Amino acid sequence: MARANDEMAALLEEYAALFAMTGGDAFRVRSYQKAARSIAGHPDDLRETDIRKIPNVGSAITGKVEEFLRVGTFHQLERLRAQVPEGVRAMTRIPSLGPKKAMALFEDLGIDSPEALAEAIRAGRLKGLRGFGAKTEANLLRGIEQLATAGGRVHIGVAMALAERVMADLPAAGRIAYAGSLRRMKETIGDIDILATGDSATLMGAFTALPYVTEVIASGAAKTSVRTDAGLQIDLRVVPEESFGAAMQYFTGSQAHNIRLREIAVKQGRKLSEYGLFEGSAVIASRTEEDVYEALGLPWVPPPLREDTGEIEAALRGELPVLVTEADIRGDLHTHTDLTDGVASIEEMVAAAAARGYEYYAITDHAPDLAMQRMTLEKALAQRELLPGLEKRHGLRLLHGTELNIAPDGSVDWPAEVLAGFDVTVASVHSHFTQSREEMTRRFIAACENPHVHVIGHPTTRKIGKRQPVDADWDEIFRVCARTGTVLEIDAYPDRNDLPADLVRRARGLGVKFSIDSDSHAVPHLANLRYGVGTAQRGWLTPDDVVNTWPADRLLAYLHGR
DNA sequence: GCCGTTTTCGGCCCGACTGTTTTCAGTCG
Repeated sequence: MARANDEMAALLEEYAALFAMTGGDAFRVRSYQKAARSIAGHPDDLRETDIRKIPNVGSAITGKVEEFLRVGTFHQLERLRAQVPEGVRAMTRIPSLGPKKAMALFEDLGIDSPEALAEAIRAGRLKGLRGFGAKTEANLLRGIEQLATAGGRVHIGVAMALAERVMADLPAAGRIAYAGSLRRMKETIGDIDILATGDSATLMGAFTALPYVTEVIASGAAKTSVRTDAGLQIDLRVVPEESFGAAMQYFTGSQAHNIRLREIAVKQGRKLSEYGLFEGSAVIASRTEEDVYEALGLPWVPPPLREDTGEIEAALRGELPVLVTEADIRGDLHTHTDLTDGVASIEEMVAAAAARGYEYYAITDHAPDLAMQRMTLEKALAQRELLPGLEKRHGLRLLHGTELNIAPDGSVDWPAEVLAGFDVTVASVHSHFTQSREEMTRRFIAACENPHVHVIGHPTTRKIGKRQPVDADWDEIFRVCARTGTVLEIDAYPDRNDLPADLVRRARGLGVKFSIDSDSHAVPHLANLRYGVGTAQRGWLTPDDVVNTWPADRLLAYLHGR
């Protein structure tokens, strides 16, 4: 059965939004949001835990959870759902239109969807409505159009490339860095935050003049927001050199993490803002992030952990994990060549891997069951013959592997005696994505129990923005992985980022090991590994959790000793 | 609604920018 936590958290988030729209107390809104985060991040299923022990869940929300566990919803939510049409909530996704204005439009004019709002503006029906002038109307129309076309978030690969391009294109004066969800390595990014020091007029002028900037949304001396031709919003903030650390801390977020830090500051009789930690008007810390955290009594918290899902408590106890880094990775366990669907030769791929400093590198071309790849045992064995020569020329250890196809019944290509000849096998789902939850779960478990399957590749098979993850009982699969020693892959290709970070953290809690692989089909793809490392960090993984940080001998002994 | 080394009641993070405003509300992050 699916974990009840995520569904309950989503209902509480929805309730918080509806509660705010209907004029509910802002502090209670925050309580619902905090409880939603606590429940989503709680390791145990709601059905099997003492609900009252979950932080930020008191007696009232416990009642809502219990009702949800009985009937799948709670009556307070249903009452508000009946009061606020779905389309009115959708209106709050229009930039600059929040709960107050959306409800005013609904109550005064009966406008109940973004489309109805656009019609009303064009028909002049908003004239005279308090708070809606000509500029607001124009902004709303543009926002509605953009909502319909751009659709919001992009995967981290797109956002990182744009952020690095902007930073390179701005006049280099002082410091410049990206913050926000990009620095936290979230898998999708809604907008890009860039911080810089130096002359504001010069920086802002150059920023708004960038050739790919199509619209200036807001501009002041401290902050300028633009939209690019790709539809992505970028905020540039010019901050004083002496408060760069406090600004980085603040603009990296997450908002929930920052609120916790500010609460700690308030308890110390201080005030934390993007300009520093203050005691009265005296600055206690501001120059570096480390200074700010230290002054609050905390070790520096790595950005991927800053989600208020337990990192503050871990930091206070001195128990923050020592996260895996890209430098810890000794080799890549999932890569392709032009023998199947890659575009580079084995020689080019191995040379690039050696240039990255890898100690070992696995070539894992597709196996025969993906018929369009035209793979045969003869081709695979011929490829294996090339490895000793390549090892000598490039000075790294090569592992001969294959990416197997997990059939609907959980079986894979090739009989056991052939599979036994590979150093490493990655088994992945490539088709039949719509099997029932029970069938899909059985399919993965069968693959995990195959002693010749070492790694499960891109486990959920999702493609961000294109394909939903398959439906399976992941906790059950994770337990089987832990029991059989089957490794779960974090596929670093940025439109996959699969396993996702929340599942990584759950699997780690159940004792699973991981590999972080690029799934490269070309030389530049090898560099995507950093996105997989980011996802691993968001899942709280240490080097010991990640098998491809291990020396080759330990890795191979583990894979073949299962 | 939640929470507690000043509190079981009275607090609950902070600032920038916009637009419609003669001093501020709403939105955003």
